[in-house]
Amino acid sequence: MFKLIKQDKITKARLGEFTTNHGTFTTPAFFPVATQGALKGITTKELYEIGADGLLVNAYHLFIRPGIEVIKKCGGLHKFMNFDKTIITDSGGYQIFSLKKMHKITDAGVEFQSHVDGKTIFLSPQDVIQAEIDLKTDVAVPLDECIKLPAAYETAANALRRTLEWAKISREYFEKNKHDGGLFFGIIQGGIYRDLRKISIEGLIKTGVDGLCIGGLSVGESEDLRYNTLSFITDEADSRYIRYFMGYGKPRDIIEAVSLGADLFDCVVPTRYARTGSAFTWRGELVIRNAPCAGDTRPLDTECDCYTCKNYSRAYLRHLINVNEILGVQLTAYHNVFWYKSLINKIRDSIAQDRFSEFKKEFLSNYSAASCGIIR
RNA sequence: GUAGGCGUAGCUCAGCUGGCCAGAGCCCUUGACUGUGGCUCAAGGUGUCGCGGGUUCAACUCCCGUCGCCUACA
Repeated sequence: MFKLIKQDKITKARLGEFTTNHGTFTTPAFFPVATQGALKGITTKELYEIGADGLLVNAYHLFIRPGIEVIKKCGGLHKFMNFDKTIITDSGGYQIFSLKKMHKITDAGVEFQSHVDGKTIFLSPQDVIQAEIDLKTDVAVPLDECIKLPAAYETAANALRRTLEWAKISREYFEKNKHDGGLFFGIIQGGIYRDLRKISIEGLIKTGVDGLCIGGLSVGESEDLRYNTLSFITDEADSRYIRYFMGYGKPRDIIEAVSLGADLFDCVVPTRYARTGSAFTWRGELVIRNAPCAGDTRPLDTECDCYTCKNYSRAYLRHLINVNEILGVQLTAYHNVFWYKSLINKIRDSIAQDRFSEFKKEFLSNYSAASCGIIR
């Protein structure tokens, strides 16, 4: 459950606490994405070291492989993957969106081809919730319909209607069948249309949810529209609910969204960027595979205290990545996840100390996108 | 020694019977990646076409010579 601790006076940033079956964490918070039940390249031990508050796992992927039964037999997701902090399970709504060539969506649910073996599978909103209950997730996220932007009003309205309808069905089913202490979030849709977003929020709250997911953003719209929409949503949403901006974002994005009142984030970026050879630093994004790193003896980030930065040079990491050694991905992923946690810590501290605006300004002036070799 | 083949971008090669600015893949360089299919996508660079002659309006493409490498037979 969410507890609002402090509201920033200048921006809409806020400090809070959220409690689940697996502990309490402070917000703003960032959950790395462990789609298939593993944060790519990082062990649980390392996650504890970093101080990760939780993970986002994808029920759809686990449903396909290894199958929910296997995990149930192993005592639930936490035991299965040996992680005893908060786990949020995403439903697969986004996969329907991003793997769109192979699905058919109706009010009853989704029919799609497995991305693994091509088998036709049908999932109703109840099926998804049952899977999440079987996983013993801390927070269940229901099936939704995410559309790409720009979208016509009618298109956004239809997706919203279906998402809200599914939320109601899912919530009812969840209440009847849930495990002890399980929480349920609802997803706000509605594209960039304010009246639709409003209907979405009011509908979810009426349905009864433990938190609000902000969905359907960062799917093709401009930054201006994105933040206008986000700001409208956080104005409309009751401050007693945690606001979870799904699938977002890069460092600057998170700071901007925090200042507009978002509390929780998940994003693949720290681990995906590690796999494609980029590291986050207080000076910007360092593309490790770029030539200037070849003879660079400095750590990824000269101001970072992580294991990777304390022990390895850019030159070595570039070598590992260029010759495809998995260690390169592991060390870089560790750094990126650690760095994201540091960013979150700084955001929290600055809100607590009434200097979030200053921190934001300072961060943005130091953080430049791209330009590998120039990062000092 | 004889016969045949090959020599075109850093690498592996494509360029038919001569004719628009000599190409591809890889590598390399630089971008992009936001509820993750260990990727993918976009843009970019590189060549005295082994060397020297000749034929022709025109040669990477034909002819002669030369150098280097490979294979087969002796």
